[in-house]
Amino acid sequence: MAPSYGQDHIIVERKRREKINQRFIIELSSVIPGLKKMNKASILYDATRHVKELQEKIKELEAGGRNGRSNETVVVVVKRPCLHGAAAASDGDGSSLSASSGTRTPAANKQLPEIEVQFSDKSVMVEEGFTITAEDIARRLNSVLLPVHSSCSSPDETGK
Amino acid sequence: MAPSYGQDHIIVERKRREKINQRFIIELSSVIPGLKKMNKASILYDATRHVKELQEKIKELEAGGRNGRSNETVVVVVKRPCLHGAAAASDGDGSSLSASSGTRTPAANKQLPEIEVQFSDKSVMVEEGFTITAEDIARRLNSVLLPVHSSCSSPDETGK
DNA sequence: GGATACACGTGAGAC
DNA sequence: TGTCTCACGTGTATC
Repeated sequence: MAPSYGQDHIIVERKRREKINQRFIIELSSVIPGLKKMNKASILYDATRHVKELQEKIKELEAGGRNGRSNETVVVVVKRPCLHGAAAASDGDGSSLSASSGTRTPAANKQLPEIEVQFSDKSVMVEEGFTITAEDIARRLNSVLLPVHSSCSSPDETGK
Repeated sequence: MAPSYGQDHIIVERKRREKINQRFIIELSSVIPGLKKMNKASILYDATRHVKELQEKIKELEAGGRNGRSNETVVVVVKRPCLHGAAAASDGDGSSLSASSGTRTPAANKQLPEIEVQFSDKSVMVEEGFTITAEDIARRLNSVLLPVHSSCSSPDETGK
């Protein structure tokens, strides 16, 4: 009530409103795309909606990246050395299972057999009974550039 | 000014404030985790911050998911030890391109094929003589398992 | 007893 | 025209 205090109170309250509006309109609305209505209620509503959308999207992406592995099977193209000529043909049969959704290797796999690789947990499964543990790969990779040791499945001869 | 109008105005304004507060405290703050300060300014600030975080996280996930898998295909060249004994000789030729920094895998590769991987830019180039930065691979391996694109190199036939 | 945060009623601008 | 939205100053509660 006292004028001196009253003036102060007014100023303080004015600052407070200013701060809220600043964050309201400038900061919050700036991170929300497609905001048409600029009144406070709408901004809050859209902000809430947007946050929910983002959270869902993240869950999807995270789930997709981990669980969705089966969908995104990695295709491994196996180029068999040694068999000149005839071998290639025979090779084809075993590896033909290129079921993976993954991007294909461009040109290379034309005449090459493919091996389907699936990720299970931390290990990579390669076709017939081969398993490569990520650890194993990592261990080798960590040693600077590395030749990666992987098991190559051969139809007849099981690598491991 | 008229009392009748004034009353109405009061009611309307009251409703408006109610709606804003509803969305403010109940809706918006409910989707923001770890919200301690419950005053309006803080809620707005944290909301903005949270949205930014989510957006960044999504970008990371999307980038990782897309580039890591499609664009940045990792090619692994598998050198088959040309089947049994004699093969070794033939193998030599194929692997001769192991120009990459490649340390060879120690003992393991005795009967196992070797894979050489090389990273170029954001993509891994395989085949003969390619080099992979361990960093890149490690990064991917660390981020859960990622689809590795691998191809097996054949000696005579250069994959690419 | 000062500082902080809020709800209220009210006047005014925008469409 | 009324309807909507906002900013303002003020009273009040909580720490």
